[in-house]
Amino acid sequence: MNSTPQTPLLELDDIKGRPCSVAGALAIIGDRWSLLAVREVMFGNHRFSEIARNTGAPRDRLAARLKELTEAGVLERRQYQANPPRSGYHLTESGKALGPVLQALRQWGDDFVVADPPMTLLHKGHDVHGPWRCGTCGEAVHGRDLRRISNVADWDLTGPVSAGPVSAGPVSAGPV
Amino acid sequence: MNSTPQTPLLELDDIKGRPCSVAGALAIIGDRWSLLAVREVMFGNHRFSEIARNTGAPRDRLAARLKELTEAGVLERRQYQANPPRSGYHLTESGKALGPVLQALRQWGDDFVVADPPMTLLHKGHDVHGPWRCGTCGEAVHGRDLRRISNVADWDLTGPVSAGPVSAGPVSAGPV
DNA sequence: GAGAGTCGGTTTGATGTGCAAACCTTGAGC
DNA sequence: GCTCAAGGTTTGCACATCAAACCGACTCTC
Repeated sequence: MNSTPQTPLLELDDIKGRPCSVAGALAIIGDRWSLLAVREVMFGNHRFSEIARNTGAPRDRLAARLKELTEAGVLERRQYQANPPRSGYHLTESGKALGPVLQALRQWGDDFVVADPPMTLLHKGHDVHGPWRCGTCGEAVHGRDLRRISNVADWDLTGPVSAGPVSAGPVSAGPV
Repeated sequence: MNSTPQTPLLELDDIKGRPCSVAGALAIIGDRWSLLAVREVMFGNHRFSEIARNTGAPRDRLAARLKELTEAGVLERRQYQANPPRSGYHLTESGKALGPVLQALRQWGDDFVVADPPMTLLHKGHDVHGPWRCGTCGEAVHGRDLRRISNVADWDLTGPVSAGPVSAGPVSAGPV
């Protein structure tokens, strides 16, 4: 969907444990408040006070997170008045691309955490809620149809491997 | 996809800020190590030591998280030997349903965090990587086709509302 | 049968992070 | 002047997190 960033935010070596883009993503947006802040900006709440009120985050933590997210290119600040200088936060392409992450979390929360969905997302009038669909073919994804292939030489699905050919390593069918 | 839990893990009142299943989901799996632990179990690494090695999590933190995830019904322990008693961790239905969350994070990480995807997921031989697709109709979701509807009386997309009819509140098209 | 290794944690003590509340600065409205 | 709003920053304290050592039950090797 999107191209690889020109300068990656993270090298694989920076990731402790398995080199994995899930871990990389969590290093950027995996704290307690970041995704909730992105959610609010996505809802059209661009101001610091709005984000603080709607997430419940402490103001100092929120200020730190918004700064980090801006530096990571997830959000950008836009000045909306000059005197006194006031800026709002807006989504970059990277931030907009967190929509599927928020929706996956929302669906899991609806299904396994809360009693009744507090919000409904409609796509062309119908609920987006449904099975995981393949980004290529659009069909519902079942675990038996999934295979995982490691692209790094020294890790396979079971963990670090001391040495071996680049394309080696077990390939698994998922439980999901 | 799944039915509402019999006894919800969380009441909406327990959620600080906006009552939202994203926040609910993050309250269960939104810490630094939980999703990485689930990832490892999904890869077939069921033992404490394997999960500790492959995530890089400190052992005490991991022990605490695995216990919480077990109590939340995301994982379950299964004894695989009696003497000394040894248990492995396995995914419940709830845990398996985190597949789309992990995949959404993986895709975002591939697109915006790391330089080259360290792992490829194949669905029937082709990459699952692709646009967000609607769970109902299977089409790619664009922001202009999305509407969000609050199902709670005292919050709309902008934030808390003092009073008003149940179905009121702005409805938005998303940026995503 | 003594010693080392495995496994799944728990304990320890130092360090870092998160929190609520108060405070600050610039300007607007009264 | 006084008060209020916005967008943070500072303060002081509590709690969470970390790396490393430790532990108990058992097996394996010599």
